[in-house]
Amino acid sequence: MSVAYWLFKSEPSVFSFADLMAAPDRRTSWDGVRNHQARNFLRDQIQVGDGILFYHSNADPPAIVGVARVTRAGHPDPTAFNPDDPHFDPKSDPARPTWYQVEIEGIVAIAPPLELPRLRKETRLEGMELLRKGSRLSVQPVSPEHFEVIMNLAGLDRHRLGLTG
DNA sequence: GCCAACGTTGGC
DNA sequence: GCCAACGTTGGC
Repeated sequence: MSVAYWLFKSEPSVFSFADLMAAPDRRTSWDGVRNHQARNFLRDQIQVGDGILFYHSNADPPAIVGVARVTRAGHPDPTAFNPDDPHFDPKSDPARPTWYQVEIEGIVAIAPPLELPRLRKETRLEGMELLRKGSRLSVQPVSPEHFEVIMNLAGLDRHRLGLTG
């Protein structure tokens, strides 16, 4: 089984990596994504066992703060059908769901966090989507090479984390 | 708080 | 289908 890698952005004031680690089974449904490109990854590509870099956006400083794994592949996001939910989408039809979510499980915090300015200095990360000017994609693929560089910077071993390709 | 970059909406 | 207006993201 081959493992792919992803980066998920979250604003820590909304849902932080600490929130994930404090959740039951350290798991959460990654719901509320309302961008079609990100949705396509959630629906079509992200598989159980894939590795995730957890990134804090709108933080000071922005940083990669933890590692997680995928525990359930893409399935319809129920918040899209709930009129009381802030992510409700009246145009989404339960018979043909527009929006999808995956379930993820926190593995380990990255301490100290890998701050954005540090990442920008790392020439081996050139071309990484996160570092592209104007990049706003909240669910984005990470190449195995870039994932490995980040694991090294974090002092982590992806094999020991069960993220074995 | 500012604003560049980007996505979405809606008139035409 | 074009594109101006508008809203959001997210670094700084």
